[in-house]
Amino acid sequence: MMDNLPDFLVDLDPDRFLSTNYIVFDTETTNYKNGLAMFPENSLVLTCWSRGPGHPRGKGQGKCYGSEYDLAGHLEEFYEADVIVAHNAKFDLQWLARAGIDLRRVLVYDTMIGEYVIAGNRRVQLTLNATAKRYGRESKVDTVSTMISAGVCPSTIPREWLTKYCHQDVKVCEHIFLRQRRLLKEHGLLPVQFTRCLLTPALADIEMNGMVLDKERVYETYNEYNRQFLAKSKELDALTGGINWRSPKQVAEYLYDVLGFEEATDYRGEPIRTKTGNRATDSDTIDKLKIRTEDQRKFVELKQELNKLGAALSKSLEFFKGVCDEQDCKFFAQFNQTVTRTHRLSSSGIPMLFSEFKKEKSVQFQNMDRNFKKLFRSRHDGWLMAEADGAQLEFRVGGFLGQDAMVYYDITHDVDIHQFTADTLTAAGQPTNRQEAKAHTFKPLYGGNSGTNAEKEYYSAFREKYRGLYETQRGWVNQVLNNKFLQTPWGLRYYWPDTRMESSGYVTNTQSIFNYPVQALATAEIIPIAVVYLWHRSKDMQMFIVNTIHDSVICEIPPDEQELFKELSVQCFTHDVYNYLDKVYNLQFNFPLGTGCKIGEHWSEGEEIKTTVESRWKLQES
DNA sequence: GGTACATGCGCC
DNA sequence: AAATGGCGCATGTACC
Repeated sequence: MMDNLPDFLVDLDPDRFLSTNYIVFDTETTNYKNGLAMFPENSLVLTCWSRGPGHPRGKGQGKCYGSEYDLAGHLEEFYEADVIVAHNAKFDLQWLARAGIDLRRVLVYDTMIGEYVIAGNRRVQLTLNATAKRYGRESKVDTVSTMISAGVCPSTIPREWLTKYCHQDVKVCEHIFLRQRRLLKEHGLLPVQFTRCLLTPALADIEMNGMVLDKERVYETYNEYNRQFLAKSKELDALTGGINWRSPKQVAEYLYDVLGFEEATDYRGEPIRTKTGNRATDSDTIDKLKIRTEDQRKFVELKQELNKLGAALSKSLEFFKGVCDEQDCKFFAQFNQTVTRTHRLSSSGIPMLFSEFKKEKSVQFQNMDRNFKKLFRSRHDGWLMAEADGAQLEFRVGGFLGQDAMVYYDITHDVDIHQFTADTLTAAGQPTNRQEAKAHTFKPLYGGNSGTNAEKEYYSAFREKYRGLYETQRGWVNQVLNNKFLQTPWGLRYYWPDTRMESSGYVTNTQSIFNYPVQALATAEIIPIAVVYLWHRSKDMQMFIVNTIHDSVICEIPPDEQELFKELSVQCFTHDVYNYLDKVYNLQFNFPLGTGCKIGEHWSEGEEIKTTVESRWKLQES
């Protein structure tokens, strides 16, 4: 399996970014749906680049005015560079892919991601111009950029103007790159930048695949939901005389003024309100209301059902139906690498206009309703959907960061941690089964400590049991209190400049400080590493990745690659991660990592097979 | 007619 | 006074 890896994944060294053999480049494209390369309606208009002094062809500029087919003749020049550089590189990489480049062969450096890595969790403007300004380049407003933002298609802009504009952006990007990589090196951030940028070409490829729906299942589900929705709406109208159940204002008036509900209260007896002090009408709050009359019971029941049905229809099923009717069952989303405060990925759907609706609709890839995962299938008949995820990932990562012997024991002895939750809650006078208890198990890992008395007892038992973890998290809070930032063991810094201790002893931002490092090491470092290796190692297989959701990867695979897929996910989620963390971050991950694999005809179907692999480093029990 | 905010809810 | 993190999308409402 090693054969498939490029040099930069075998000899892992973030200092590769310091090479003088680089190419900085930028592309101009037609402007349908922002010029995205997954739409065949678009084409490449112009590509400009600048070679660094160490490039075999020598320092200098290049350009190709023409389509992706014209650019195909220039790809060797890109392969010859140690690093290819761009601002928001994923966009341009997808165009290189359409020109025929093998994205697995190039090492990428993205200056937009560089700014994000330096920023940590601080919000900064990441556009090329805003970034240029921070590096001492005043941006000038020129005609071409004005034309493009006004919606003029670059293919109709005079060739000389566009070329000058594009070369200018390349120059600016090169300037940023040279200064930025020094800064990253000085601050110990090259390893993080390396990880982020290794993921970029993988995401570029994954995004181009899109996901495919099962037409029959979509229609069937849509019709059933629609039928129920109409029936329940009618019932509710009859009951209320026709209030808009989607309007928080009208629902509040109906609940509290007409039906006479007492507002639900929190553990202090204060009414639960919205952020701006209005009476709450969300589903959780409604569940807390004390029902006294038949009208109240009926309304609550219908409202809760309509919430579910309405959201399912307007946020998923109407879109899915449109995709099946008008887009050949396939749709796309983008992965955003520079949005979240923790450095996780986020996802946005690409908006689609369907004939049945006036407004564009979109569905992102990371909050798909569980019930609808089974509506997804492979685009190839007879193929399967395969999913691999990181087993108990955040818990294990928390254990590692806290070097917590008890977490280690529980993992290695297969202790049922949710049962401990259920037992503790029950013993504290809140009888609970394992399933219900699950919701509480990891709340204290994220800094949660409020709830019923029994819940609070559980949280305190958790902190007592996993003392190493808790003490480490307290240590982070103290560091932030003193320094206003936290330096993680892998180099990334998070900033909380407004952190202070209140008279009660409570430190502001405690929850975020508890959470960020755990969430980040698990889902911003470890999973991306696994995705990168899975993407490279599957190069010569037929399978391909179609989605990744925080701790999981979703693929389409032919049936004869099932065994290989299982082996590969173990390799990528465990061995490759151990090795990468050691070589790139000098982190000897001395906790076991594992993976769960699920393969079926539809997404999320099939039996899960779990595998845990011991690390060659093991926590020394004291 | 369009934009910004508030609210609610889906996922990990 | 309150105190679990992170997102994106749809709808209603206020306002220009």
